[in-house]
Amino acid sequence: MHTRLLLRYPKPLDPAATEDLAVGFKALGDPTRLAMVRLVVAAGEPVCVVDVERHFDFAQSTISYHLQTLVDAGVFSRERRGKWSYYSLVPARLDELGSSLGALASVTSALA
Amino acid sequence: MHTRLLLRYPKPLDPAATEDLAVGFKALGDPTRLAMVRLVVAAGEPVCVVDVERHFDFAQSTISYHLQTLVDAGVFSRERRGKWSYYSLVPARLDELGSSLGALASVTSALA
DNA sequence: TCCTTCCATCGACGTCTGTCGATGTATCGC
DNA sequence: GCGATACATCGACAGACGTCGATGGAAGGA
Repeated sequence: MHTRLLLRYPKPLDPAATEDLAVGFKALGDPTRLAMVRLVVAAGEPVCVVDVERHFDFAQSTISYHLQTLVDAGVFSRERRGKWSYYSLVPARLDELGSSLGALASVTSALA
Repeated sequence: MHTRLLLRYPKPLDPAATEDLAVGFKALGDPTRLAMVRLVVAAGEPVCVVDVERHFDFAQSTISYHLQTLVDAGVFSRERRGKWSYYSLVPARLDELGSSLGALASVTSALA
């Protein structure tokens, strides 16, 4: 029969909160977008679409699509200045995602 | 004309390494799989498919599919014991993924 | 005013993903 | 050996995703 103590499974974590984290990870789950994040970090300042285009061999519409996806996921913010759209990292969002993983890892590590 | 100092974009991080991180994030980028990770963490011990099935309203084949995906991403490990397959978290993998985000966030935060 | 540049969005397309039921393969209990 | 249980895998299918070229709108320069 084999009953197990899975009753310890806690608050299944607010489905909305789970969904929010998943959206963030999904945005980072594409190599191109992950590289874009690294690009913006390395730039150390807001970056516009043309700058990004310079580093990737994709059509401009594809670049915009990925940037939009990152904004929707809360990883980037967009600020329009004149003709340009400047994209910046939202470090708090990366911290949130990263620390949520660290927390899960540490629980298991502590038990081992 | 507007030339920008994007030359500071470093080693574009080994495409293979980027791909590896992306695979990890993609695996976590699904609400169901993220909940499965939380389930295994909360269980505090290896968990078999039947246990997981108990918590999700999906066909057994779908459960297996998600677990397999997490194993492929290095987030879970599988150990066969008799009739059962036991899935465990690989905390080092979550640490790797989480700290890679923390590192990116801290770079930007330091600049701000 | 007109032309150019920057960018978002649209429509189309092939591919990947998540889901299912069905089937196959061990393993266990009897 | 036989039936039942635990699990992986297969085939199919709808929907989501990533990519493109084309279109459109807003801002700047001549």
